[in-house]
Amino acid sequence: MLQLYNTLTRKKEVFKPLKEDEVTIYACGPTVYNIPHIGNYRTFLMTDNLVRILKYLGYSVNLVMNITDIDDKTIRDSKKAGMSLKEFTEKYTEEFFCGLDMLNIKRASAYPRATENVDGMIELAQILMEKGLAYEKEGSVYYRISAFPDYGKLSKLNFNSIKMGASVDVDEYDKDNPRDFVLLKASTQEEIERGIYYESPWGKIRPGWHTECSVMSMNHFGPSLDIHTGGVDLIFPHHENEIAQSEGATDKPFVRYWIHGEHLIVDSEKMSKSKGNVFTLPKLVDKYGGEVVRFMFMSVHYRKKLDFSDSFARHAQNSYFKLRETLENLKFAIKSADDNEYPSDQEVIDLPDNLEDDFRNALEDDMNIPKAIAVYHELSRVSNQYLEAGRNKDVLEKLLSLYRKFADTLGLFAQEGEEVPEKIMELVKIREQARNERDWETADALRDKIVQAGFVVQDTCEGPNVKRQKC
RNA sequence: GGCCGGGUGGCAGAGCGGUUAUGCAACCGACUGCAGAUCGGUGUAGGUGAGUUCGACUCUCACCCCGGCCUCCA
Repeated sequence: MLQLYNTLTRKKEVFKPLKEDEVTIYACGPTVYNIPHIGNYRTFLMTDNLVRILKYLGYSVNLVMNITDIDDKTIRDSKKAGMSLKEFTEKYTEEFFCGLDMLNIKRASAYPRATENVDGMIELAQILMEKGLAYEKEGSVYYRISAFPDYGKLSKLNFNSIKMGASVDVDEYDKDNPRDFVLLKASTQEEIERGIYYESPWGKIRPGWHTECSVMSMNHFGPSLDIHTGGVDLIFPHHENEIAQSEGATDKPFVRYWIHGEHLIVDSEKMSKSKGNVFTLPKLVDKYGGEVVRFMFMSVHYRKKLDFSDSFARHAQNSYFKLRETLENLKFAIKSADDNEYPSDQEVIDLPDNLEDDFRNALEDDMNIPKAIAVYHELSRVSNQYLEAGRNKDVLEKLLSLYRKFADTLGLFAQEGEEVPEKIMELVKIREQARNERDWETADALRDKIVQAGFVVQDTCEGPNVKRQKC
């Protein structure tokens, strides 16, 4: 039974999808105005893990993630770059997808763009206007939060305590209430000159940020969906506003489970340009490898802050290598497996089932991946223990099959099965000969050569185990 | 001020009212031509003060400390 922590109730709840067998998820995606930093990717990875876990538990999943390709920053920075908005955002959309691949994140079923959904946003504004939940002022359309009694239910912020009239008047000429947010923003002269505008009943506009998510999720899933994900900083105001827009328009519950990922910080500090500690993914992936970064991110529960540092990364890397090494060892051993019986067969044969129970229980407990990884390490140890003495084919296959299942569920060890080149195998063969002749000098020289070619050779009683070098 | 988190061994990070988390690092041992991989073992914990209990890291209360959100932000 999967339990998820729902921000709406601030409790772990048993997860039950609307439709028996298909889970609908909407994930807040990137604003494509620069290369996403590693914190962004931590959140995207959280959603990927959620999808993988749901699939592991037997659900089919329909994930939609938006691409925000029009907002203040994209407009501002495209100009700075001397590019059209479209050119500019396409470039960074590509960057975004590259990053997903580096982390082995599965593609969503759709990535709707804000600019492709402006009609829907205008329609939504009209509906809200008709219902008295929105108003026009100076060519912009605003949401009237005072007309939506549930406003604040997600963020638990209390807006009644704001004294109307006292602290409110800063931009009164602009909005009725400073907390009111913009649905459609009147185009500026500059935007019009650059062709970045849309015609609406209220004149030339461009969409406000919050509006796109309501429209796109309802386009794909109708008024209600199962899960909506994003980073904690989106709880307010973004997701609060989505609720106001969607539920205000449809009078139906919008999202059933709100899942929010905690932030990644660096050396105990928030990432910020002024501190110069903003890391981008390609940089990290170069240094540690994509799967290591993925593994590192997964080694902290999604609702806890992840304090990134070099030593943290190195520890994660070692831990990752250990798991990968065991997989290699299993694969190697299975080549020489037999049908003989070994003393520990009976003892080992049932362990995988128990470990899988532990693994599933961990994941079902609000996606406790750190715990699941601990179970994975147990499987690793059990496997290695068996390899010390046993070679029974059935036992080894059972261990290996569970090992791969864990790997797939966690999105690890995806690029398996790289064949060792013929040339390297030649060297290994010659080295074996030298070793048989106890010619250690030649053997060691050959080993150095193999290492220089990027491979490692480990001598075992079943013969040499050749593998690609770590990282 | 309001709302929410959190404080576990050298580091990272889990579960649990009483029995080893797990990994990394360290140390010892085994295996090995050497190496690698691996196995076995060892040590180091639970912010502070009370309370509940036969027994609390785990429950209750108070306090201290740290962080986040309340403005754009994954």
